[in-house]
Amino acid sequence: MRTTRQREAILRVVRSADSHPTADAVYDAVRKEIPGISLGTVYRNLKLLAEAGEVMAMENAGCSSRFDGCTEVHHHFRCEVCGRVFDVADMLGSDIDRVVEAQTGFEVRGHCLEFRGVCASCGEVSGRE
Amino acid sequence: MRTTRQREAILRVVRSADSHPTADAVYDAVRKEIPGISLGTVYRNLKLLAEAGEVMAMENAGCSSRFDGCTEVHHHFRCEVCGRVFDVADMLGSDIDRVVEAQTGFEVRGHCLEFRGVCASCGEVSGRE
DNA sequence: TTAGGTGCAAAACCTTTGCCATCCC
DNA sequence: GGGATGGCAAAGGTTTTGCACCTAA
Repeated sequence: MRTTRQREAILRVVRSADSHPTADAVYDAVRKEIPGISLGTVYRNLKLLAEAGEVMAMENAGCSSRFDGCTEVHHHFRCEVCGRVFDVADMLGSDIDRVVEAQTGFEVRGHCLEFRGVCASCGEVSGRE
Repeated sequence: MRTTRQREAILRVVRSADSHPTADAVYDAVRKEIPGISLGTVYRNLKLLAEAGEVMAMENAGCSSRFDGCTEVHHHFRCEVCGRVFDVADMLGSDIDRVVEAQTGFEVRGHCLEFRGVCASCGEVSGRE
């Protein structure tokens, strides 16, 4: 991966941001330094940097919202191969929310936990991934 | 909330789905029963049903992807009021992945955990929410 | 009767992509 | 020099919205 002025600036912005900026926020910040940069470049580089492990993409898991008929507390497992989502029984309870409240001082109302990996049928097919 | 043919069908589809359908998948399924239903109606109803607690929306947290300069394992806290995202130190380790592997038989590669609630500054302001 | 819901289509977003010029190595 | 990268603008996909008509209560 080549080093360009744009890429360096984008990386610097994301690294130094106290918040967790959206692509658009990164764009705004970088434009202060490189007014002519384009939004497309920001997207391209964020993607590349995330793939290279230089920054982390907070996953919206790459796809559109999904809905779940089960309103009980439970978690999800998303297959990275086929994209399907499976339910996983809760095993944390709300104790963990209290832990985070103590740690942050914020009012914690809940959490969601998503596992990712390869589901049984995709594991069989590829076998060696 | 009024009971309409469309709304009933949408609820039934989401409730009985084994998967976690996207809005579009719900649209497809409902159209088998009500060919004339519109995608807009599906979106509207999914949103209403989620607000009413009848179904669950798997959160993409209602906004665009965010990026994080910290590549260490950690979790997030999202303030439901201001939308800001804060880091939370990891307290689970990867043991939990092993638990889910045993439970599901799937290959678990990782997880992400997001807490939601009200952050300190928003809590101060409203005080009584 | 009438407030709320529907269908339709356009608009609003967010993100990706194609193309050509430009720049790093 | 040559391939990777950037700028620009158009396209793509998802979700929302305005409006006129319809329907459950």
